[in-house]
Amino acid sequence: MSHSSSLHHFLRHVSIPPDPHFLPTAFKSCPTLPLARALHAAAEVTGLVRDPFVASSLLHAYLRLGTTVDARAVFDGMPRPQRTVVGWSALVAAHAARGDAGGAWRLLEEMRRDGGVEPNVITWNGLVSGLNRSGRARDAVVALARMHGEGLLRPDATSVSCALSAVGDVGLVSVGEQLHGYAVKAGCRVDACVVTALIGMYGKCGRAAEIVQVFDESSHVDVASCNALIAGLSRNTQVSEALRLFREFVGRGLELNVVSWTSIVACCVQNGKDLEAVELFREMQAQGIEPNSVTIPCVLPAFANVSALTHGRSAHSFALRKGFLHDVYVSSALVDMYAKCGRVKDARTIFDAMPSRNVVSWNAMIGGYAMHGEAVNAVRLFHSMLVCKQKPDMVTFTCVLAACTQAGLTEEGHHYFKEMHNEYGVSPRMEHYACMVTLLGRAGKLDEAYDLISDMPFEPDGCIWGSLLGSCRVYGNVDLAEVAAEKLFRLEPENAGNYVLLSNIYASKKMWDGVNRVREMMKDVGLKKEKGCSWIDIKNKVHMLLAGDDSHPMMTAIIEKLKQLNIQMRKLGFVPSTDFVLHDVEEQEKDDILAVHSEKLAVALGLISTSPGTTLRVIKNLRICGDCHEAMKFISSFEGREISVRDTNRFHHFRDGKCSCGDYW
DNA sequence: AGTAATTTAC
Repeated sequence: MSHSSSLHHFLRHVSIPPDPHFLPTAFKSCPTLPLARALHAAAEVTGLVRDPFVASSLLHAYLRLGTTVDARAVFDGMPRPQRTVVGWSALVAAHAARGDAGGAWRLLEEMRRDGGVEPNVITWNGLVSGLNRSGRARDAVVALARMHGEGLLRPDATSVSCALSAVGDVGLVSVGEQLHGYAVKAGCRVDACVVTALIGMYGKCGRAAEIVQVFDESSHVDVASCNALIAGLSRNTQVSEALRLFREFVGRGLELNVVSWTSIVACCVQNGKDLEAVELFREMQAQGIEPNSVTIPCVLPAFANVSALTHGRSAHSFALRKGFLHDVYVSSALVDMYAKCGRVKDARTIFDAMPSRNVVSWNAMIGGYAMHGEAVNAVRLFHSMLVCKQKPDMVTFTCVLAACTQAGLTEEGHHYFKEMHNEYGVSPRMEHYACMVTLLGRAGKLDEAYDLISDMPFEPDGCIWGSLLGSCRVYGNVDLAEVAAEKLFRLEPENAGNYVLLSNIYASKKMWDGVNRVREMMKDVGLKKEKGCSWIDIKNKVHMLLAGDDSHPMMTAIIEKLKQLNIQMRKLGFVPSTDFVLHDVEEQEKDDILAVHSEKLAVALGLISTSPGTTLRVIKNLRICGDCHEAMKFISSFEGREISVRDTNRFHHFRDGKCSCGDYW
């Protein structure tokens, strides 16, 4: 017999204390549904349920515990005069909050028709707010329109702010503007919540100018509106403006709270300023503001991006201490952080311990395996996901296909590509096609890859053609390479890599006129090349190294170490690959030590700053080149070090002169 | 009567 029914049994036969306040107090604080039902049974047996206070507190307890059915039964059991607008409003709000728009509307009709009770502002606001909170944004807007349209009640500041929030979520900026106008006319434009909601709405609708305008026109500055301003600017890529204003708020001595700090950290992370985010997170704590369960998933991607495993670990132990690991956001972000910091096993430990998982959690773990080339584990976990009745989404398939691509599982990849649409109704998007093109290209099936591109239901982007061009380089297919390159030169004329690739293909076939033609084209267009940049976490500090930049304080020692490494590598038979020198248009002077790629600088720094045998973890903003890849294999062997390099594509674990990618990436 | 605005992971 279960605990709850024995409790039920117990309470049926035990007298309730004679104190008339006992039951209402008990219902108010009642933590579980079984207990509420047991107390309810006792109230029925004793007849106390006829007391209006008892019935009403029971009604609210049931609604708070999420059962509208039990609540409705209690309400229907109440004598008609007791079924007031308060009870009706609570029922309407509860249905709305559960996303049951139809049920909420029916109740509204019923209270008028059968109950003879007219809804008031609170009833309507409960309806609008509940629909908004349950994600029924359009229904919330409809509710507000009906409230206004009936002409019996005027929407107040609460109605307007709820509706604005809903409008922002669905991007109905014209409705938002109408609400803005109404707020001015109705005199609630100055209400603090309305100000914040207006800023939020304009922020979500991409109206950066209006955000600032609403803020500037508001005479009263409170923390919530400042936070909304920061978040709005961040959403609209105005990072530096957000940072400037944040500093100004700090300077003005405004009482910024955890939400303010979380917002600015999130702003930096979402706009690629990871090191700034890490610094602000530190500063926040120095100011005595303790991170909450939202701050942690906001800052973790920054740690993951710069491979700050030490910071990630302390965030983990903090989350553990605070009991945040039950939060699916926190744990999913930890899974991702550990995977990106090279610790798939730790990621899996977190994943396995999660009390509940959603599609994002599964994707993070599957993606983690994919990143590490562990295709078998990725596919296995995908099947567990299906067994657990978790519906896969488009990200899931991106991860599964990427895993197949990394490991060269051509058949399996094909299978999942077909299955995603046929079995799971997920239409393939650009990234899925990109995986398939890479998968086919890697297997040498260049014509099949080209046919797939030709059959795509939308215009292929640069990644698709770039992938095909890369495979053409590997298999020496000049004809297809020319087709791909032509598309690429139109799609991304400033991308130097494409010219270099095509030129290399010509060179490998000794087609010198082709080489010259490409070289002429490169002169004509202004080329852009993303600066190579690597990060390495040494003794709890993240170091950033840029190719061709000697500003690191240890640069002299780094260069010395690199020279040493070069001598040793050549002794062991390492030949610098001229192929990959051509990859790099900036690298004109081969002997210039500063032209070394950033990952080599990072590894050299790691070697001289850590004790022998320590694993080095480097991450890089571009894909690792073949020359560096070869060099890493040599270094791992004669330095006796494990080196892991995470590039934009995947992890490379170098150990004993071998790489986990099996030299295909 | 007790309804409202700001921050979150793949």
